[in-house]
Amino acid sequence: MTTRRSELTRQAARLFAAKGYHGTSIGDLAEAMGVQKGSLYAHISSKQDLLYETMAEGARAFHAGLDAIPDEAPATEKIRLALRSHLQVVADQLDVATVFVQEWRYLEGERREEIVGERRRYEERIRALFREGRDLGELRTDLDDATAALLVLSAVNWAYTWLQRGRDTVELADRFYSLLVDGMRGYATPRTS
Amino acid sequence: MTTRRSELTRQAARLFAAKGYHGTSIGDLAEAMGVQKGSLYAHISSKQDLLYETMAEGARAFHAGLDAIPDEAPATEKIRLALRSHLQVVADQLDVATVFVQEWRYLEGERREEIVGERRRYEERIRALFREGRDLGELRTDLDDATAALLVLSAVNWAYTWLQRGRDTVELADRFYSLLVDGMRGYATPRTS
DNA sequence: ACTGCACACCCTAACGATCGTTAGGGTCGA
DNA sequence: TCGACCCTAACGATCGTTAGGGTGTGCAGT
Repeated sequence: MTTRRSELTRQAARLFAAKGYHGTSIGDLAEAMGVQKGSLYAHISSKQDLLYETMAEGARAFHAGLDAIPDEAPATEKIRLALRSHLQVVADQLDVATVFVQEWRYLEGERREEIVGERRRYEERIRALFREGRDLGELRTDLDDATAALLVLSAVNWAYTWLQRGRDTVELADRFYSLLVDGMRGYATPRTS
Repeated sequence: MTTRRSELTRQAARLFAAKGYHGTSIGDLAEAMGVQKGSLYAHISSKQDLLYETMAEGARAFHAGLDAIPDEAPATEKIRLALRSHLQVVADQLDVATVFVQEWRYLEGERREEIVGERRRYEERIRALFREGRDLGELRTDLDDATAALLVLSAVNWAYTWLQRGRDTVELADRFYSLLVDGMRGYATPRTS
């Protein structure tokens, strides 16, 4: 059942992504719902609610992607899957991902701290993959895991600006993986599919 | 001579970076200038002016960085210098770079098209470096220059979120370069300083 | 040296519009 | 009869912008 409430959060994500949190008025949201603006307050208690829920959904989706990566896989394989997962989340929920990445600073109060914490936790999980890859000898021993994670996270955090639904996201993720792990100079080790 | 006008654009960049364009009011700007809000209109004719000027300054700075790269250098060296240059601009003009990267969509009218065009031109210049590197045999022959440029531009476009003045930006740029060109798996070819 | 005047700069006060939010009441199906 | 849903009407606040008037400083002409 698609409730009216969830439809509202969907529209909120869409408009916040397109015009920004401060650039989207309650009136805009009401118009998108085909309703008078006062009527929205039967569903929410403030505009901030909608921002928070979009952010929380983003955090959930990104973490869930990492959760699906098998523990026993080699670190480099985990990194490849993490890249796929992240880009897939962005492609599948472009609005949510866009808001998650660039509107978090408009969250207020402790909800903001909560989301910032989720972000940091996610980054730490990525960084751990590189640490693991280096310590297990899959990646070069002089690898700085902080710099490596920074590079990868930067790359994918920007993805919302150019990713489009329908493109082959998985293949793009693997291309990124190949460039990052094997480099642009040397030849890639051939991979299966 | 530091005019009152240029002080205003500086403050605008600072506030737009910190709170966003729509999150910054004319009143905020006036307060930062120690002045009544109506007084600002002796210097500008609209709030959009300030946004546009910040964006134009950003475009100018990024392009100027690339202009300083010698034509006769090897393509890989140009890429390294481009990375340095970009991160240096971000570090030196953090506010301007931040606004340039994330507030451009609030520009209206043809000024928006102008800035978007400058952005695209910049991206094309980066992409040309990878094309050159591949065609001249410095980079792997199967390199997709579009993907490579996307990866690098994504990485540096995110830089404003974590770069801090005072950090050794040049060294960080070179580390990124090493990871990207030599990869995370293989060993880097030793380089001079 | 004195005057006059342009100019940069700032003020107060208000404008119409729009903002997020609230109050109170109405309609409909389960 | 309850709950989900929507309405109209208004609230106080804040928004970007304008109008009109007031300083002071420095430079021109005499």
